[in-house]
Amino acid sequence: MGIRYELTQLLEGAAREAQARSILPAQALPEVILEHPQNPAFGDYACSLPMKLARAARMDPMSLGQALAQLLPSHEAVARVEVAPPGFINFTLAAPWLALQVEAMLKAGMAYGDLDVGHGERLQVEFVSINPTGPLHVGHGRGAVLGDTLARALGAAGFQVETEYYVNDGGNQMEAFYTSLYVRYLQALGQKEAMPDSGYMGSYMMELARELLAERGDALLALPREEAIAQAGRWGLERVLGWIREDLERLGVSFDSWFSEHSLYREGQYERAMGILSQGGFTAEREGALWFISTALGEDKDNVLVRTSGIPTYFASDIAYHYNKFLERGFQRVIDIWGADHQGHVPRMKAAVAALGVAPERLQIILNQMVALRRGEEVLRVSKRTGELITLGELMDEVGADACRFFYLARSADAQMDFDLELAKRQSAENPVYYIQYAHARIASILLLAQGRSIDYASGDVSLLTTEPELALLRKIIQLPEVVETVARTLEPHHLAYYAQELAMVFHLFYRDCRVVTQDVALTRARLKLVEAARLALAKTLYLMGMSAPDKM
RNA sequence: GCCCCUGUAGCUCAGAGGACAGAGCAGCGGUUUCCUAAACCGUGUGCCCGGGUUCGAGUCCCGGCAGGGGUACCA
Repeated sequence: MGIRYELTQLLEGAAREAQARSILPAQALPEVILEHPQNPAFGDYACSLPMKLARAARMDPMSLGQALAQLLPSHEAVARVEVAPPGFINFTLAAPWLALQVEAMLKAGMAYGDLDVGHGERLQVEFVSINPTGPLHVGHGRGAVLGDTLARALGAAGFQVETEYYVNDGGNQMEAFYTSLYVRYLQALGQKEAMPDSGYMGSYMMELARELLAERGDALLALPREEAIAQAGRWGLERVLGWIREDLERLGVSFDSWFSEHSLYREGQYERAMGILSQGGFTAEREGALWFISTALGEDKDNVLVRTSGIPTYFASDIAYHYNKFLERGFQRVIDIWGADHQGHVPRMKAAVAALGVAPERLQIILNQMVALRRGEEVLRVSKRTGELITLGELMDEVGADACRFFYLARSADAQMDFDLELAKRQSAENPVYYIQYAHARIASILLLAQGRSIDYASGDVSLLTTEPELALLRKIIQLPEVVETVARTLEPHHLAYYAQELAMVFHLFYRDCRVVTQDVALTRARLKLVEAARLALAKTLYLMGMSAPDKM
């Protein structure tokens, strides 16, 4: 579970013991938090608990720290516990214990870093879920990487994770897409037909129409307009979903399921969800439409469920969809990842979930801020309707899938992001992606050399690992479980990107200072074990980020 | 107008209320008889402004300013 967790438990125990001995007042303890001090002189972990307790205990933080430190049982991992002004308890890890961790890492293999904080809780991560009206663009890539990485990290943290893409195969947007395709098809046949105002103007629509023409000839002309649009639409939907699937695959993103909006109506989930809402008194008919009375749940305004036209809104579908997630499929927790342009939808969705009788905390919605695209000084518009767009596929052509993932991942979801294509290309030789992967390739190269010389290091004695560069590498490796825990707790996968850089850095420093394969057979074997552990940690981190771990570069 | 996100080094961004605020890129200068130089070393007057809470604020609260997004019987 990681040494930080163990030390946290010990400190909590000491604090409770202090309460039992009336050193501390018997009141709720603040959460015990261990952090990594910036200054290495303060050890590996620091805790500011004494300062937080000082007032209530009517003691000065230093003596309180001393008292707690004395109640702390000894632990093989801890070489030193120091109380430092103005009231920190600092822990320094023992070098022999650190060295010994190598054995545990090798034993765990790629499972190193896995935790059980999730206790097998079933949760769903739903992301991307864009209307299949066109290819994925650069903004969608961000949500894709965010969701996929989060799902991987939550899986590593011991949750039972299912990923899902919600296919909006109904609704106005799709109708506009179907009609647009049909009109382009007619135009391709030489007919003078105008695109609808709400039509999709991108040039890919014309390509689609030409493909449709090539496949079906003029067969659709013989059909009534509505039927022709429906047939063109079904065909176009499948084609576009195919594009989306291919791009995501290239990005290393796959889904456990693709869920059809349409099925909600086919299989009665829509009716059942609406039934619960009306039974709960959360619906009302007004002005010919059916409304969800969000104001009864503290919202600013009510929202339309069924238009006067009788067609349900996207919101109504989404309620049925979440009814399905929570009440039919029984997910204990659902994480939705949406673009920031959906933020207005968040409070009413939470209200709707509450109206369904589900605690709204079980729905967690992550908004990723917009990606603004630039090519140097030139700002590029990202709009499917007007056509001028940079697709995710083009981005991957330019910078590569690994670099895409890393760049997306290195920013927290709530920071707006400028993706400068020129910069991403220009940096591609000297960017952090290669820095990290190069560390992995260097290790692979060392292991290959050892293999070539038939060095069997299985019996290597890790207690020979005592120098600072070796220990620094170990200290960083043992942080991997902490990073997984952090990502799972905060739902912020960007911590992985920073950890990967730090891990690569300590390895490169180790590499500079410590030659692995030397005449000293015993030390060589020990260091080979260490290097193998470092490879595992790097490979696992790269895996969690969905990036490749090359043996050669 | 109201709501949400953001404002940290020249640029892109990290930063569990803690001890001296970090990294990458860009710039300048250096390192290779040795497991990959896609590496390493050196070089930095920076938390948007004003109040407040706290032993302690880049972090929390209030008020500004700036950028982005939302505010539909669109999704």
